[in-house]
Amino acid sequence: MSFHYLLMANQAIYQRRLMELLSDTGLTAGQPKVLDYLELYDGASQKDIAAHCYIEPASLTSVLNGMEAKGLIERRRLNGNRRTFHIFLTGLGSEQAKRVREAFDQIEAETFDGLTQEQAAGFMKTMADIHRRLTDS
Amino acid sequence: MSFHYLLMANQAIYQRRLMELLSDTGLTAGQPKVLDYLELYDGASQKDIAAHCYIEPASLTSVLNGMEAKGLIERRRLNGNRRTFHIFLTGLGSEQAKRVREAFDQIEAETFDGLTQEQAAGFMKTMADIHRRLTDS
DNA sequence: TTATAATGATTAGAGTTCTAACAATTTGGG
DNA sequence: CCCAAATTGTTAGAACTCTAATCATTATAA
Repeated sequence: MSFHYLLMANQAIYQRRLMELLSDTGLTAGQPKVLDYLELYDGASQKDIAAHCYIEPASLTSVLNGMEAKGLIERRRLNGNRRTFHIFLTGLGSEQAKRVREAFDQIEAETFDGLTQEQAAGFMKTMADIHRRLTDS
Repeated sequence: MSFHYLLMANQAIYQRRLMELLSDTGLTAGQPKVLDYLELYDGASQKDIAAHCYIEPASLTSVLNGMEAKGLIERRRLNGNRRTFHIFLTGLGSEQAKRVREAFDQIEAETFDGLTQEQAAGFMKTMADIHRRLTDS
């Protein structure tokens, strides 16, 4: 099995399982990663969120519109800069972000179940190495 | 960095790089994996292709429509079974499939560049283990 | 043998994400 | 100071994928 196939397939399985675990929340496929990013970087600009979530800024606009309509986030202008929006989680958004994080943890556990501790740790380290090298160019 | 983030990010970077390498072919994002699958399993049914490429059968219909219109594949009925379509690569489709495979190999090389042989091999083995366990349930 | 269920594929329509063009704001050089 | 360029986000519209419903064919079983 090729690298390509394993990466694509494992990502697809992961995403399906994630939406299954979060089905009662009403979140759409693009929203969990934004919530998770905001839990760490509350107040981030849309540009930053888009870059770290690997979606286009134009796409993020519509994802955030949906999240704003559901009361998960607020857009605020800060410091007299009227070009940049800063995105903040609401109370409800924080709750949902915690649900997302629990789902992530659960799938990670399912994924690594059956692997040795060393195998799992080595795998994570290599994925991080790969990501670092692919991004710091 | 969480497992979720690394998987999502590496997959997104991979996909963008792939389409960059294949930009001159005119292939759309959903087509490379189908070409690659057919190179190994020429004559597969749409149901099989959809399952292995992790897309819905309804989505595959429109992907294949595009590929058929460009002359990359042919749909044929076999054995007097008039319900199942079997999909075959044309000559042009085979050429494109080879281009796809070359792009896969190139990205794999880029991805593993800077890793030791053992690290790369261990990584692939663990990804395969994970995939096996997540699918043979 | 015929009615019923299951299977493989398509269609219809909604929802997402993309690219390209645009609007508003900020920055920076002359 | 002022105008051109860069930055941030949105809009418009095309393309893609999904779910649900449907069509045609095949398998099952009374």
